[in-house]
Amino acid sequence: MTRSRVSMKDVAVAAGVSLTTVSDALNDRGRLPEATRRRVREAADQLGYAPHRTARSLAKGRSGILLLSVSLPESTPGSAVDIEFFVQLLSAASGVALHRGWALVLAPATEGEPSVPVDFDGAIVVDPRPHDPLLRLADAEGKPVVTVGRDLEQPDRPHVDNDHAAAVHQALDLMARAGAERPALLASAPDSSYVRDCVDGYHAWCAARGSAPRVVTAKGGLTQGAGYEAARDFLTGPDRPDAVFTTLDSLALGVHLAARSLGLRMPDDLQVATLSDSEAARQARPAVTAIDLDPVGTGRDAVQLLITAIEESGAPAPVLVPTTLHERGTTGATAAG
Amino acid sequence: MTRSRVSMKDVAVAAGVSLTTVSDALNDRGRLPEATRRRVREAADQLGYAPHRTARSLAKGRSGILLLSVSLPESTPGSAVDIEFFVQLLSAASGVALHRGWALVLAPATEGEPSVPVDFDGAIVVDPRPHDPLLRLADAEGKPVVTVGRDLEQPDRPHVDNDHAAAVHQALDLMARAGAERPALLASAPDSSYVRDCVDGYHAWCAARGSAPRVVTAKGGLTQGAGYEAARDFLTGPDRPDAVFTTLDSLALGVHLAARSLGLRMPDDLQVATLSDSEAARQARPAVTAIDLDPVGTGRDAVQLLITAIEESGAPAPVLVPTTLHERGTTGATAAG
DNA sequence: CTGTTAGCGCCTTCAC
DNA sequence: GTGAAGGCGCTAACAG
Repeated sequence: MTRSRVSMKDVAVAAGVSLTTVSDALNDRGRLPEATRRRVREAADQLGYAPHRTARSLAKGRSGILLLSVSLPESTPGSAVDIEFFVQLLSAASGVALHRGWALVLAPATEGEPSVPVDFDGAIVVDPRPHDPLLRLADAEGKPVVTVGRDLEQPDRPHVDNDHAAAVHQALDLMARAGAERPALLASAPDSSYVRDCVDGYHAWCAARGSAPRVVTAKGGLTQGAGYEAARDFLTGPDRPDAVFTTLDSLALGVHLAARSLGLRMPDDLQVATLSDSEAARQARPAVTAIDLDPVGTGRDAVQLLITAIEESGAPAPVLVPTTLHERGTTGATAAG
Repeated sequence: MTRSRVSMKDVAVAAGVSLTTVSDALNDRGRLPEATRRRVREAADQLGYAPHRTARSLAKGRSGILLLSVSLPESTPGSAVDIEFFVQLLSAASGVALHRGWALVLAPATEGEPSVPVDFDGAIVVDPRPHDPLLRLADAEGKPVVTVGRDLEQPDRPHVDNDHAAAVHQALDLMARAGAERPALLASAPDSSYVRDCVDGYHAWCAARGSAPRVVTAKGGLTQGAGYEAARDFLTGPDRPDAVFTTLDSLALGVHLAARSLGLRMPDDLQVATLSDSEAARQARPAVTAIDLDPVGTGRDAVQLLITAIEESGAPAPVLVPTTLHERGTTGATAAG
């Protein structure tokens, strides 16, 4: 059981060459004769040699580690609905990173100084919040960062984003075609770029149509409960909107619940559409019309961008990931199958 | 922008002491006079010194990295339902790890040799499958492993688990009290220890009660669709069961859907209970009775166990995480609130 | 083309 | 109590 690691030196001895030759042969460097290269490789294989990553990192000054900020609220059971976007992004990002030889380390968002116990070469921050600690840490260490959604304090930072304003337009157009005359917007606190984009897009759409905007900000977290409370409010007050666009699927599900509990029929009495598609949106009855933000593509692109930034040490151009609107029952589409 | 790292040497010079002294002072080693220690610390703080983790890793022979196997099926949209358990586990594990000074790296389950691009000190494998590649890799490198659920090929491996058999008993008892006379079991392929435990528990319960067991294995993945198909089958055939226990929430939701589409009322015509609680189970109408496996506690314990295994280099005793049965509409409970 | 020589930044015996 | 020296395993200049 006491199996000491096989080092390059062992391989060098076995192959009868020097350390440099082993290194060059194994890393396809230098212009070694094919015979030597093969001999070294065979020796390495036979001995079961595996490079010591940490030593390599130290020598190269690069850890091979990418940080991914996480803000999964493990303590907020109610908000489990909107984790789907993040999970898909996470899974995709991790896969691509590994495929390209990088490891993804999770850095849950904490208040105060984030003490990351590893050296990292760059970081991905999803929906950076104002004064994001991880962002500051990366900046302080001079490490490249890619954000998903724009950093409002530094909008020119490399990022991957959707064209949310256009997506909102598309959804509002759909609801208008289905008969909506005064669609409202239910948004969460505008501290993320995507929420601002939605609000801006909404206002632009209203202005272009000459309809009076009605923006409601949900209080109390991004939960279904928050959506429910807000919806009970504006669905029972004066000037009840005949359509609602929400910036998050959990909010839409809250509206959905409120509408049903109030006896409002969807889509006839109330249309609902939302940002960020999810299983829950698909499973609701009627199913909720939603905009797929392509979290998989987003995660993939974020990693690619970050690796580029690290390897070319420049600021790569932002990437815009296309969205897809899925028409469902809450805006009048009839279920297929 | 060209800010060179502050090294221990810089601190040593600034504090007017030697490297050893700096190292000892910063790591609370040796018996230095408090004054010296403070002086060194102040110098370090002032210079903004941060240890180079990679160098430390190389010197200590420990990377500070824990691997967590992921089998999130990013390409299987339908199975997004049962990710909730894993996400909670992941989030909790990552938090605890960081808190204790370890980093968690995601290792998505791949076919073939998993090439992990970093050195790691140990691994957590959730629901290991037969011949799990990551398990083999860790074994080959002599790295400690903790599994969530038992490794069927090596059941004495350190692990964190629930007492699934007991949980199944509890659920079956509940359904029997509510009038069920021939509860069936809908299970996925028995290649995980938890599925086997459920099947065994089910058979034991049936034997004790003298009722005929009826086990159905869902085909085609752990999706809602698979549950639906299986349910359509046994709900329309002869000897329709009056209750079903499923080993996964997505299967239960499939049964739920099938029951509704067949006009069966829950709980009167069919009771449903399942393993693994989820938001979807809570949101269904009627809500699905489910067993909460405490993924957060499980993730936390798995990390703790693994760290223990690494630091004490022994095999820690298995941990059993308590479960909680949540009675809901599908077994007759009336909604509260 | 190959081998020798310094580090990468830190930890850790060992003398002083 | 403190400082000097060697080493962790690999990479990258530089010679030869």
